[in-house]
Amino acid sequence: MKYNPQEIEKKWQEFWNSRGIFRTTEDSLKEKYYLLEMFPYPSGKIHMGHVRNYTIGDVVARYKRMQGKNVLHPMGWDAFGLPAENAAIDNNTHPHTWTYANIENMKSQLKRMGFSYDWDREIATCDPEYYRWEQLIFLKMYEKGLAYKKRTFVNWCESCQTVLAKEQVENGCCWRHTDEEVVLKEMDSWYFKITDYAEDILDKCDDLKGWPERVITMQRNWIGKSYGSIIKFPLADSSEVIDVYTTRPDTLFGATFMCFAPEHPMLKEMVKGLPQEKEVLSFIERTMKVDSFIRTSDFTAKEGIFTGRYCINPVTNHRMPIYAANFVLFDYGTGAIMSVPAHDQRDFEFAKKYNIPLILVIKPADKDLYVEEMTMAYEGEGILVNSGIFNGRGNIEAKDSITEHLNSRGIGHKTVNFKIRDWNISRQRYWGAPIPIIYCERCGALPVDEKDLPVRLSIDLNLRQGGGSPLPFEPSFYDTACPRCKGQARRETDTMDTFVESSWYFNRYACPDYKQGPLDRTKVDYWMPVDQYIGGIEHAILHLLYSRFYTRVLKDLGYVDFKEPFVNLLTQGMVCKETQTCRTHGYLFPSEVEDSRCTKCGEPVITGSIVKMSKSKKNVVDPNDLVDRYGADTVRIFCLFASPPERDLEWNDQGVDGAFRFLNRVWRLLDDNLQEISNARPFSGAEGTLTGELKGLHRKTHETIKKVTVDIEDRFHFNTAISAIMELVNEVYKYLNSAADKDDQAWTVIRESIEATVLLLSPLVPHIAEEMYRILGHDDLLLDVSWPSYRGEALEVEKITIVLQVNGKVRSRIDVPVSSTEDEIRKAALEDERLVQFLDGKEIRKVIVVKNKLVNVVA
RNA sequence: GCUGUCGUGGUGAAACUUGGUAGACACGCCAGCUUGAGGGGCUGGUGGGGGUUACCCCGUGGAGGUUCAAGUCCUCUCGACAGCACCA
Repeated sequence: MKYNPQEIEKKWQEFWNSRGIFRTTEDSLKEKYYLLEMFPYPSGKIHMGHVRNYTIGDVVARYKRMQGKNVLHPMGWDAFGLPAENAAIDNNTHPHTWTYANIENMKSQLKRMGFSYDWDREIATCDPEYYRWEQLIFLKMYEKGLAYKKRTFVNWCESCQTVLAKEQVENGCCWRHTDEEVVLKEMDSWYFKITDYAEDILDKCDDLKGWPERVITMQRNWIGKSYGSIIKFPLADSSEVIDVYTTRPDTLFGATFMCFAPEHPMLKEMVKGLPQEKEVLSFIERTMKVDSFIRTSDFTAKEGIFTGRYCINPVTNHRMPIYAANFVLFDYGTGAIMSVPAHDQRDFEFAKKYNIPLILVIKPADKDLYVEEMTMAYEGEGILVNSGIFNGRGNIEAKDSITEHLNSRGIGHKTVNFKIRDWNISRQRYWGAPIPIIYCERCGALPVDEKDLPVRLSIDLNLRQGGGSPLPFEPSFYDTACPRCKGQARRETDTMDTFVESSWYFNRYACPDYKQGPLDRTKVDYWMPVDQYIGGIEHAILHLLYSRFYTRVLKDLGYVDFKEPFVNLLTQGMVCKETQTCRTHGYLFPSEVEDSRCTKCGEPVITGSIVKMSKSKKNVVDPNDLVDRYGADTVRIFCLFASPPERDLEWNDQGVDGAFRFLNRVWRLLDDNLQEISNARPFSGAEGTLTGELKGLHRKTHETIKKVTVDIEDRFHFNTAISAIMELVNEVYKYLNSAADKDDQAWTVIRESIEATVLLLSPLVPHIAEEMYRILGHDDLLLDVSWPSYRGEALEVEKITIVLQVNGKVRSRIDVPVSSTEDEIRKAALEDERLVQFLDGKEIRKVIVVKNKLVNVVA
C-alpha cells in the first residue's frame, strides 16, 4: 500500500476531533505544562511563518503530553486592528464580517496541519466578552492613576490616521507603513504608566534565565536606565529656574551655554516680547516640520538659534546663552541640556558654529590641552581644572562630590533617568476596544460604570472612505448620559492599542468562559505562568515588554499572583526565500517563472538575495499548496529539519522533496515487511543474548531514543533529532538488506526499531505515525502513549575504539575492552603496529591516555 | 557610535553544554544497477591538493597565544546580520 498522506491525515484529524483528545482540564494530580505560541492576526490565510511557529509548538506540546504532563495548548486570534478596517472599506464589507470570515478560514488551515489545540478555549479579542474585561482593567488602572490622559506631542501616522506608541515607530516610520514618516502632533491621548514599573521590569531581567540573551538586552536598552544629576539653572532676569538632566556633573564648570528642545513649552514663554521672538518661533516651526527621526539623527547638522535669554551657571555664575536646538530630545531627561563644548563632541560642533567660548575643565593625564588648539572635544578621563574647589580631583570620582555640593545648596540632586516613556494607548481608529470614559460638560471626564460594561463597538455604522475612525461622527455610539449627573454626555471615541489585548490574553485561555471577572484565580493559579512561549523576534520589545508590564499591573490589582508571564521564551527565526525579478515586470511569483525566464516576456530572471517571505517581494510559498501536494507531515518535518528553530530557515523546494522521500522510506520500512513485523513478538527483554549486527541494531535503537529525547527536551534541536531518526532508519534498512536469514529474534529486534521510530516521530509527524502505530496493531492513540525510554543495558558495549594520536594527529585506532585500565590501554597503544611504524624509534617523551577516548603519544 | 548574535564543504547544517576522530544527517552533483521511458527506487562516490595503491600534506574568516591536544579557551583583527542610535 502506498503512503497516501491526504487520506490518512484527513482520517486521523477527524478521529482526533471526534474523540476530543486535545481537550484539557485542570488536574491537580498531574504536573501542568502551559505551551503557548503567539496568536496570529486573522489576516486571511496562514503563511509559512505561522506554520513554522506552530509546528515547533505542536512538537513540544505533543512531546510533553507523552511525557505525562497535563498540557495546555490553546489558540486564539489577535483580532482587532487596522487591516480589518482597510479591507472592509476596500471590499465594502464590515470589519466584523471580514475578521470572522478570516478566522474561520485560518482555523480550518490550522486544523489541516494537525496541530493539537484545545479549540474549546479559543478566544478572539474583538469579542465583547473579551474586551469588556479589558475595559474593566482599564477602569481599575484609571482608579489607581496607572491610566491617565495628557496633552503632549505624539507620533502620528498619516496612513493609519492614528497616534502610535514610541515602540511602534521604526526608523522614523510607522511599524506597519515602513515608508510613511511619522509626524509630531500635539494632542490629547491616554497613557499607561509603564514608567512606574520600569525599574522592576529592568531588575527582573536577570531572573529571565529561559529567555534569549538578545531579547533581554534589547529590553534593557529600551528601558535605558542611566544615573545622573538634576541641576537647577536660574533663568537670568527672572525668578524662574530651568532643570537640566546630566550624566556628567563633573563638567558643570565647563558649561557655557544651554540648549532647549524645540517642543519645550518654556521656550515660547521665554522669548515673548523679545526682538528674537519672531525668528525663534519660525525656527521652532521649521524644525518641528522636519521629521523628528531625521532631525535628531546623527548625520543631521546641528542647528540652533539664540533666544535672547541667558541662564546662570550655578557654580561659576557665568551668563550662559540659551539656544533652541534641533538635536535636543524633548522626551529624554528634562528636554533641556547644559552644553559643555570642551568635553562633548555635539556641543563642540555647535559652539564652533555659533562662536560660543569653550572652557577646559578636564585635563588628560598624559598631555596638555589648550582650547584654542582643540579640533574636537576631549571626552576621555582626566583631572579637573578650572573647577574651583574641585581642581585636581579625578573627574569620575568628583561626579558625586559635585552633586553633593549642589544638593547641600539646594540646586541639584542625584537621579536616575529612563529612556522608556509611558505607553500611549489611544488610537483614533474604529476596530479596537473602546476606552470606557465619558466626558460631561459639567462633571468632566468620568469612568463608565462597571455595570455598564462592555462599551460595545457599534457594528452597524458606515466606515469613512479614506480612513479615519467613524466613531466621532456616530451619535449612536458617542451619545450617552453622564454617570454622575445623568445629563447629556459624550463617550471617548479613541480605542485602545491592540497591544493591550495581547498583553493579557494568555491568562484568559485558562478560563475563556469566565463570566464573573477578567480571570478565574483558581484556574489561572493552576496554569500560569506560561512554561514555554514561542514566537517571532519582532516582538522582542513591543508585545513582550508590554506583557511584562501588564502582568505586574494585574498582580497589583490582585488578578494574578506572579510578575513574569513567560518562564521560557523561544524566538524562532524567519522563513526566507530568494527573490526572483524580471527587468520589466519586477518581482515575480514562482509560478511566473519557467526555465529561469519570465513567463510574461521571456526575459531571463534575476535571482536576488534571500529575504523574509513577503507578499510584496512575491517570494512566498503557500502552505495550502504544499499540504495539497505533500501532506501536512512533510511540511512539518521539512520546517523542523532544515534548521534549528531560532535560526532563519531558507526555503528550498528540493528540501521538501527530500522530506517527503524520507517519510515514504519510513512508510515502506513497515509496508514492505508487514507480514513478518506483524507476526513478530514485541521486544520483552527476555530474548536471550543478542549478538553481532542484531545487537548493534538493538543498541542503535536505544541510542536513538536517548539522543532524540535529549535533543527535544534540552535544546529544541529538532533537526538533529530527525537526523538521528534517519540514521536509525538507515540502520534498519542496512540490516534488512545484509542479514541473510532472519529468525524470530531478528524480527523482534527489527520490530522494536520500527516501533521506536514511530514513537519518536509521532510529535513531529503525528498523522503518519498514528497510522503506522495502528498498523503495528495498537489500539491506543499516540498522545496517550508514554514517551519511550531507553534501556541502559542496551547501550552497553564490550569493546570501544580508541583513537591513537602522535603529536595530536590521528594515526591509528585500536579496539580495547571497555573495562581496560589506563595502563592496559597505554600498553596496547604502544604495541600497535601502525603506531610503532610512525614513531620509528623516536624518543617517547610523554603519553596521554584519556579513558574510553584516545591516546596521544608525544615524541 | 553603542549593544548583541554569528562566520565550518557547491547548499542547509553536525560537532560547541564537557577542549580529545571536523563535516553526522540531508540537499545537490557524479557513476552504476533497476524500469519501455519519465518519475521513483537501490548501491557507491563526493572538503582541497598530491600519489597507481598503501598513504601523505593542507583545511572551521585572518593573525597570535595557552595546551600533549583548539572549530571549541584567551588576545587582537576582518567581515556579515540584527537591535538601538545626537539618550546629554
